[in-house]
Amino acid sequence: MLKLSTKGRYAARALLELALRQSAEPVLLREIAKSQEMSEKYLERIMSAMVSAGYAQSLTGRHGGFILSKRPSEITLAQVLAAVEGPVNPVPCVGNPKSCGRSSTCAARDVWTRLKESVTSVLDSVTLEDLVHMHHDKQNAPGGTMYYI
Amino acid sequence: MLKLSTKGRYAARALLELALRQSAEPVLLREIAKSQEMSEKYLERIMSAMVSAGYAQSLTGRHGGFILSKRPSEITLAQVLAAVEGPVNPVPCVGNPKSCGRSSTCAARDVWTRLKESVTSVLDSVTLEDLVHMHHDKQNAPGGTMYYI
DNA sequence: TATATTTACTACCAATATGATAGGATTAGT
DNA sequence: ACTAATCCTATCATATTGGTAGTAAATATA
Repeated sequence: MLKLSTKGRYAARALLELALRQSAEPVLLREIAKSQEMSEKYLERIMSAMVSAGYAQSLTGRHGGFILSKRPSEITLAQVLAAVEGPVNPVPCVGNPKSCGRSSTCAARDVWTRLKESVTSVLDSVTLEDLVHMHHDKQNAPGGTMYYI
Repeated sequence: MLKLSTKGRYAARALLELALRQSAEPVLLREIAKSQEMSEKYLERIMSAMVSAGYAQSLTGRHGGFILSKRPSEITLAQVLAAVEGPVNPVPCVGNPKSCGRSSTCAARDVWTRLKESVTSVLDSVTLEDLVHMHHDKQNAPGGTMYYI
């Protein structure tokens, strides 16, 4: 239950890839796809969403590719995921009380609200910069549990 | 993103209904469906899952219906949801590291793990008894924000 | 025992979301 | 002009979701 689609996962990993190579040349779609083991065509659509949302910039033509359009510390995981999967909404009535006539008296709804807040606080708290740090830590000390708490 | 299906929502509300009427006669499927505004046939399948999972008991024939098979304080929301929607797993690799060859070095995976833990802690902490209390509070003081924190 | 009431079980169906793929149009460096 | 890239639109197979239909089995009551 409460699954994230591959779209969100791929978007997160693709932008992490860009963040890792931040200072260098634009990164080819093909390279991101290869390094992250995704279909090029599928990733193309995801990157297009990243560009529209303002987190990545595309350079067409020769020596083109993608770069981040903000600093990694300024892009949160919540933003990236929302760009391809929409806002966090475990149930419709949390974002839109009118979607269910029972909203005002429904005890379950209060729990769904708490759930949303809990999820949001986790995703809001992680930036691409954090992911980069976590990645480097993992390279140096694979199996380290520092971030598992 | 991270949506709960109606199956989970309906299951939660149906069991809350049983918890609210706990001391009385078995509750008819028809009555739960009517009171909670769900399709009878759809709810039938959900209740069947509740019986299989051991949270409700069914009585067939005349004066039949459904009752809780445990005390409301012994049934958590996490359990009810898991019975119809499976375990909390935002991404496959959190429950099963082998589902992705990158698991051991993937920074994103650490975040998905945190996300799962966060969700689980919310859902594990709410029992049907809590929902009953919340329901009564809402009846007495509609609009109260006590549980929103 | 006959009957009415109620859940149990099996199969089916329509709509939507998901995870892709194909192919041409457009942009820009050389 | 040529070539290496992204951009855009359409298409498609599969799975999930939400729901329906019909029959079988169980049981209280007359």
